[in-house]
Amino acid sequence: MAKRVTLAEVAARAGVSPITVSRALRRPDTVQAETRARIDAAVAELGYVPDPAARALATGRADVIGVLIPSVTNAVFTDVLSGIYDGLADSRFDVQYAITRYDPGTEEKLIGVFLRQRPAGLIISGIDQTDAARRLLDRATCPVVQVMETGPDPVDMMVGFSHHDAAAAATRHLLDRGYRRPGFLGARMDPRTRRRFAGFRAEAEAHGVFDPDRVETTEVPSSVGGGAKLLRALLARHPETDAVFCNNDDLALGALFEAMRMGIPVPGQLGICGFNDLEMMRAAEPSLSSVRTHRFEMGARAVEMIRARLDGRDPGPAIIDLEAEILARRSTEGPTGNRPVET
Amino acid sequence: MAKRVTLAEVAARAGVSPITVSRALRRPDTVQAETRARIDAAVAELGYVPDPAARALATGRADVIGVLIPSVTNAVFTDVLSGIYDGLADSRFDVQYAITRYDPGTEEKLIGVFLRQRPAGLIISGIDQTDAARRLLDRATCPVVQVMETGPDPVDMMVGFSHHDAAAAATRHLLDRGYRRPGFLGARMDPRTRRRFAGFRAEAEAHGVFDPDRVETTEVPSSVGGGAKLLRALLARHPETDAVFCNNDDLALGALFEAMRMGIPVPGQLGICGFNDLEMMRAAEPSLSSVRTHRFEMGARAVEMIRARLDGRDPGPAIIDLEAEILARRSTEGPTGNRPVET
DNA sequence: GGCTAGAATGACAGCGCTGTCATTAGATGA
DNA sequence: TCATCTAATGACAGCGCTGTCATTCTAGCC
Repeated sequence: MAKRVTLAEVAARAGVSPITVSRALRRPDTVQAETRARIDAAVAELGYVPDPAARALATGRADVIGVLIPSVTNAVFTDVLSGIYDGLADSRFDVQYAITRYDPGTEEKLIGVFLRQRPAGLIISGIDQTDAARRLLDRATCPVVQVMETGPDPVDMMVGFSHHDAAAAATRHLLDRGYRRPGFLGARMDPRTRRRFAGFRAEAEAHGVFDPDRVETTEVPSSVGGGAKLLRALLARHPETDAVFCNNDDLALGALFEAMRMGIPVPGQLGICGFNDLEMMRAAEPSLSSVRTHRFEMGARAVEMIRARLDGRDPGPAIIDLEAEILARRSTEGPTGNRPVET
Repeated sequence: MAKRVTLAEVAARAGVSPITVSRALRRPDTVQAETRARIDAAVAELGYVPDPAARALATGRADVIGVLIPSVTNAVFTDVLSGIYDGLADSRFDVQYAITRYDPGTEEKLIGVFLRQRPAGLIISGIDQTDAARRLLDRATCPVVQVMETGPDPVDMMVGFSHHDAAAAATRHLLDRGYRRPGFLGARMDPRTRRRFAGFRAEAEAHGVFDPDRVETTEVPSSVGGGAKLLRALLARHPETDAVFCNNDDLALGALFEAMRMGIPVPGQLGICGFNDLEMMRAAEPSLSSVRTHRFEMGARAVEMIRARLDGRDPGPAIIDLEAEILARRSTEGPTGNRPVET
């Protein structure tokens, strides 16, 4: 293995003291140009790379942004991660992530672990932390950003959207298009999902078309196959259902396939709307309506807020609502075959 | 923020020296039961958690497994990650991952960065490292596992499969089912993809049915929409094409949707086979054939090999081939409507 | 009872870096 | 020309932990 090159060796080669090398690396403007040039040369020749552990120990903080997400296998979170990663490119920060598996207890534990590493910042998903976790976060000395959702009481900063309102808007869209007997398909009924359901319910009730029995859910994680199953179960009980709002796109895709299998025309006899607007939605046949959430941007903005704060710049408003948008496509054109919608 | 609790404070409270606390934590059997009990109590009361940076500095190594993957937004790699994560649960190791963006230069740089942190182990994707990266890895003192692919010349250990052979097997499956004018759809033509193409080509040539013009590829990353486009382009030139082997499942799904749009019956007029066997393949209508790769298991096995080596146990063979399997579903039932296949 | 082996514990130094001063060299002005 | 100030550099100590060796204590033995 490449033998370790220390600051001291670089210093010896450049004919200066270690501390000057350290400064030249961290605040080049405080070192004379000529000295700096010699140091840079020595660094290059020796292939010096600072030891992050030593640095963390000496400074009492780590150049690490901690990220807590529920799952890596859910495209929703990897898009956020991708935004975070992008926002951190060319910065001195590393990302350190951990998976909570949708378990608040695990999340609480991991928050503790992270905070003791004195991270430069922390990004966590959602607003459903335990009380203990909340207390930990409140006492944190680093910037904390909650992503994916907005709520009334941020720990520190927030970039997200209202799941309730987004679901309500999607439901309104179905009703606008003329559907009158909408159902709800949901999997992994975590708090976020429940708030989406609440949005669906509120909107449907406001229009007098909510039927609690036209709701089909499962605790199992969502999947395309699961969406097919849920639709089949719902239609078995309520064949009159004329539209489904699916808690996410996998379920919607599964519902579409199941409708095909059952010979049910979409959107004529059944409207389908998903949530998240994964890439496939637009490419499907018929193209599937969905709710676009700005996942990549949430990650990027979260990082930007943290960096602004660390640099002493103005991080902007504490709560950023990147409102979700309805993307109306063919799958919700309406029971009577309304005018086509652009995709 | 929870104020930092040091070893010394725990030691003071337990009435022992810091060194004893350190030992009690790392090798409990070397400390008397009674002393250990006092120390454990003090740790619990104070909520002590060791500082990983200090430990890394003092020991000269970090309890970190470095993971290099091309992308987080590709389900293929997140499944591997998931396996890694699982294999590391309840161990003292942390995962530290970095994204290469399919760029060998970036990968090389990141390998350097990782190795200087003296990680406990390193997991990298594929076998296409640069020469410089290869040299770095050869000199590494920690276990190194290449995942996702097997090849003749492992850096250290390997868990993967042959993309060439898997693609050849898929092609053979198409031919077995009676398709005679197979085409190839590919996106992001990285080395892995090229080897799959080579497998397709070799098999098709062996049967005298390879037509270099029935190959439609793009440098753009794959997507469902991209699959639709590729199929459309291919069929525009070669409407006689009776089957497509798609470089991955997204393309296959897109091809299926495009076939629907074009009114082409699948599998009767066009057979479609994907690669990776994402969950949706089985749920599609018609269900889509694919090549199942054991991604989760590759991650888990890689971790297991590293842990075995670190613990002085036998890590088993240096190269593990988790052979891919053809999952024959309805989308490749054959042009004449052969007997149904179980899904 | 005195001696020794081994178990349990502790003292000391240092991992590589940086914060906080102190020091030096050069520039400025009366 | 000399005092004064500023920019550039350096000395020192210490971050929290662990490796190495030294020390203490206990039990076992002749």
